[in-house]
Amino acid sequence: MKTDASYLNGLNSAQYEAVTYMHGPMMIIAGAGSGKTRVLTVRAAHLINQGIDPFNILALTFTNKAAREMKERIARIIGEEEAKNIWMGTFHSIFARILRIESERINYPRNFSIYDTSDSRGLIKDIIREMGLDDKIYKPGMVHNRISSCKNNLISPQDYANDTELVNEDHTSGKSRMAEIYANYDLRLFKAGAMDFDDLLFKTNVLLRDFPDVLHKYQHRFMFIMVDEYQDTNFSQYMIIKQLGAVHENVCVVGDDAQSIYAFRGANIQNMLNFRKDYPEYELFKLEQNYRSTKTIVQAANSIIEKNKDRIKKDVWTSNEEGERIQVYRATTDNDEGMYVANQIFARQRETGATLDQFAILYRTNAQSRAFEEALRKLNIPYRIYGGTSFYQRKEIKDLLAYFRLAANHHDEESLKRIINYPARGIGKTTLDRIIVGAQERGLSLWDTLPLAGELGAGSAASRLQDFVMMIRSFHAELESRNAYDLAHHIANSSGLLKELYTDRTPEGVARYENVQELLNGIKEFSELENPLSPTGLNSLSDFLLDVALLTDADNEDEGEREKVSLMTIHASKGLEFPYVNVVGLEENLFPSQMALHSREDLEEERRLFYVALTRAGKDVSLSYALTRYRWGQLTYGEPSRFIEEIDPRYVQLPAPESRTPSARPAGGIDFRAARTAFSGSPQSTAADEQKSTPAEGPPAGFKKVSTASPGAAQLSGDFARPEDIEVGSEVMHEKFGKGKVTHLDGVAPDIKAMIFFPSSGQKQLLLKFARLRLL
DNA sequence: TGCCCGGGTGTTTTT
DNA sequence: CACCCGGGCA
Repeated sequence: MKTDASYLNGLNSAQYEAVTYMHGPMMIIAGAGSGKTRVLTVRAAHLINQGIDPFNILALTFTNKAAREMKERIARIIGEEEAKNIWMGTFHSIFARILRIESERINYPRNFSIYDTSDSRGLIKDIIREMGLDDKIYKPGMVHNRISSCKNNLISPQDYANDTELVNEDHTSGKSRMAEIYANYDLRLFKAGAMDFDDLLFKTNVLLRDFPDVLHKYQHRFMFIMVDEYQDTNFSQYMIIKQLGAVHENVCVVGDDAQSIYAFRGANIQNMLNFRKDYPEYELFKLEQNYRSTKTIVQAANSIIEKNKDRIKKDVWTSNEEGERIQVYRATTDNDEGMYVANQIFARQRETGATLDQFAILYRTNAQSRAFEEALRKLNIPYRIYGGTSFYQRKEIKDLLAYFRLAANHHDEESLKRIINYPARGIGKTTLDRIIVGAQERGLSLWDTLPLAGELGAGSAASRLQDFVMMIRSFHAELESRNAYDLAHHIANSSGLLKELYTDRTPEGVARYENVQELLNGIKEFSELENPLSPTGLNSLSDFLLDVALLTDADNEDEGEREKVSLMTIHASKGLEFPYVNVVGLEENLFPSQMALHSREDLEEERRLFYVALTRAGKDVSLSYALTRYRWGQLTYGEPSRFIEEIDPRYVQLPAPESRTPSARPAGGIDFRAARTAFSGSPQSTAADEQKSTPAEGPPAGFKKVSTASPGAAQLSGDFARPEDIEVGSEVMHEKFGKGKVTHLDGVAPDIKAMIFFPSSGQKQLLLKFARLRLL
């Protein structure tokens, strides 16, 4: 033993057993909040302390962020020098790295491109068009999903075409050319030297399957394998682990079947059951003591998950305090729900002195965030939204990355199409179309077709095309040798992209410019990290590309983002914890989603999702639902989610009955039909009832229920400023954008337009007669 | 070639 | 409602 083993102190006995069991296959079933991360990190540290070389440890996590945090924690135990050598990351990032090393085996360029979802969809769309098919029948998104699930189940295009069941399915659904699309898509990816997300796993399987020496090499390198969130692995990932672990069988998987929430993208709880079959001698460990939540939360969550048939039995318990009952709030509208939650957070923060980063609002779909954003903004409560459009999905970022990608891999078709005429350089649609057709006819990549412009009838663009080619080649020449930041900056400049953005002086344009600067700063940081595999010893720009393709929003934890309320989907909250959690939108057809009502399996996944939501919380969970909500622009009526009733009543505080016709209310349940008629028939009585049902704590002072009136009705219209009262310099308040200042006025009455700067959302141009502003 | 407008369409969840 | 796409026009 190299150092003292004090890190083992403070583990409970189940944790201790799991940490110190070193050899042989093992599965850790870890209940929510049971110290799973701690077990994993201490176990890794323990292995190293017992003399295992960190290079021989492979640890696969669900997100890059989880990997980073785990590495930091291991470093704290055994020191950074050792910790940094562990192979730790997501399946995608680890195997992208290995595929890069082994690329020539599968005839891919070393700097293969990684297509993100929108690249994949774009390519599929092109293929559908080229095949003369109707993209209303073959919707690119759906086609992509189907292909994706094939790849995750290791079904190649050939397998697909030979699979009568799949082919028949397509036939009955009127999509008989699906197999062909898949084959074309795969071929085009290959020609472009590109892999999509699923390929990173698929091709790894191919590599390990077809090249025994490669398999052998990695089997011996990864003597110890750990897999986190095992319940969310798909078949393709399962097969990778199975192959890599076959020699040493030191495979440690950690998961919780109750938290499996990614079946929709191919995750398979069956992997946990298969584990027993593959390794009959495996050792099972169960972590059942929850350290995170109150008894109420733990027991409420247990009472929910018991309703599922597919589950591995376990008994999660806690010695924490009892805690408060779970409050359920019935909101009249989605906006009312937003205000209620924002006010509750405001009040609670005052009462408890908790900081804002201890609060989270969790919802089923991203589209629900709006009402909460508005309400929080009204109360000046800072918040942060996870998910949504990621930084890396922004146009200006994708544009610059496309230059990098094309420099690294000239055959990257999606990148080439994106930037060949951006900034505008006189290579128009006609020219590009001719090139695309020419490439198709000759079976060449777009890049290889560019010099043939003359024979394709695009001769007039020939010299501009040549300039473009020369430029990209010059970038390529410096890819590995030049400092990543310098080169990135050089590309941003000489491509004309920075200049293009700089000339746009609108606030949006300025923001885009700043985003690009931010990306460049990120590259600077990255370029200062050591990388032994790179010729310069530091990370190159192509290393950056490999990394950036697999980054998500969640990985961008800015340090300045503390002290904000977190808003995210329940999926995004996996693995996180917050003392105070609001789970919102608990309505039938929303949560559970209407897509999930058709089968028991789907419904059970929704229930697990609810289980995940509840168990994120430490001190308190509050639930809410709205009687009416705008969905795709239309007012819809909702009923309370069945999940509310499924919680053992001992742990919940339901809202007071709302209806004045108690006879209509079935015992024990929450009746909704009465509420609906009351709401739509008689707004007055609803308002009265609504006050009655306000929870005991009551809203904090200053809380005005502005949104209880029937939606769409003009509210407080007398309060709005008249256009003639607004002048340059006026401070105004806008319903949506918050506080702002008028910077210009334009036009003549009654069509006066005002430029207003809103600190929260930037510069906006508004027509005063419509803008419903308040003067401050 | 680029902008503006109208229509159509879409909501699960994401590495 | 909000976004995206395509068509038409300057």
